[in-house]
Amino acid sequence: MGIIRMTKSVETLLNEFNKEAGGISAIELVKRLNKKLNKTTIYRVLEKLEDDGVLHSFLSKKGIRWYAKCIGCSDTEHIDVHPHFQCLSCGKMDCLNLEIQIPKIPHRKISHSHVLIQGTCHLCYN
Amino acid sequence: MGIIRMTKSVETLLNEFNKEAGGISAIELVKRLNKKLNKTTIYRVLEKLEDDGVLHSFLSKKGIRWYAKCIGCSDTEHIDVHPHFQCLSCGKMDCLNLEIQIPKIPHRKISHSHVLIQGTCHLCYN
DNA sequence: TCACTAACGCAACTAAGTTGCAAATATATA
DNA sequence: TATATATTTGCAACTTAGTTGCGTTAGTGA
Repeated sequence: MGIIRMTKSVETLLNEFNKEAGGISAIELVKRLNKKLNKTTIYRVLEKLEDDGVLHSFLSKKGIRWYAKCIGCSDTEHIDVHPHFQCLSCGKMDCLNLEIQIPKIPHRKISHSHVLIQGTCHLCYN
Repeated sequence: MGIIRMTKSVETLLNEFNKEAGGISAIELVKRLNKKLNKTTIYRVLEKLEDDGVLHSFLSKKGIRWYAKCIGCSDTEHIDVHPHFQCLSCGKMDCLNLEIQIPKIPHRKISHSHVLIQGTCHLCYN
């Protein structure tokens, strides 16, 4: 079940994602907003926004959770599937607008795939 | 720096990986071996075996760490790169012997890529 | 078999995220 | 506009996975 009330918390979090081009880690949000919002609230709102198809989450190589805006998803359908890129220089993660082909695998049924690419981002690269 | 001494701990852990076809999570090893080995030892030996190219680690969708045997790797070169498969029915993770093509991305340098595929494994599939 | 140093066990700690519950507040309805 | 009600929030306490420091134990080469 998704967002029902447009509260100050929801607004504050959505605002962070509108300011940012790439993803933001949950921890980073807790740090940034610790004067305004409780960490429990942050985790709970993020979860709801994900249920709603507003955000999607993904993990860094170290296993910490990042969130970014979804494009074209809803609470019934998550169509915005793409790889994520983690810069080994600045640490930021963002979404890549490209499709990775996953071949069929005999005797197995594929339902999801998650691709994390690591390297140097467009800002750190020269 | 890798394994220097062949201790009881190293032997015990390697033995677990010889019994198992797929991967084993660190947590699972701590549970299985809690009578024989301390969890600190387990985490430390796993890390060293990974440095040595004997094992490689990867994360489940929930961010917990799994290990599996490497094929053909050494402490200087990790050549055994492949996707991992997590069964949503039995929860097990294993290695897939196939190559996923990652396209070049303009203005970014790619150094590693990690692919996690979720679905139903060959044992649970019918 | 001795000395040296890697490896081990223990306890305490950390980081990230979760749970339960009472209080606050958004929203529909009267 | 006032009220009822269920959602949302904050707080504190907890959990889980993994890490650190340190004194003791035990492989290994000489």
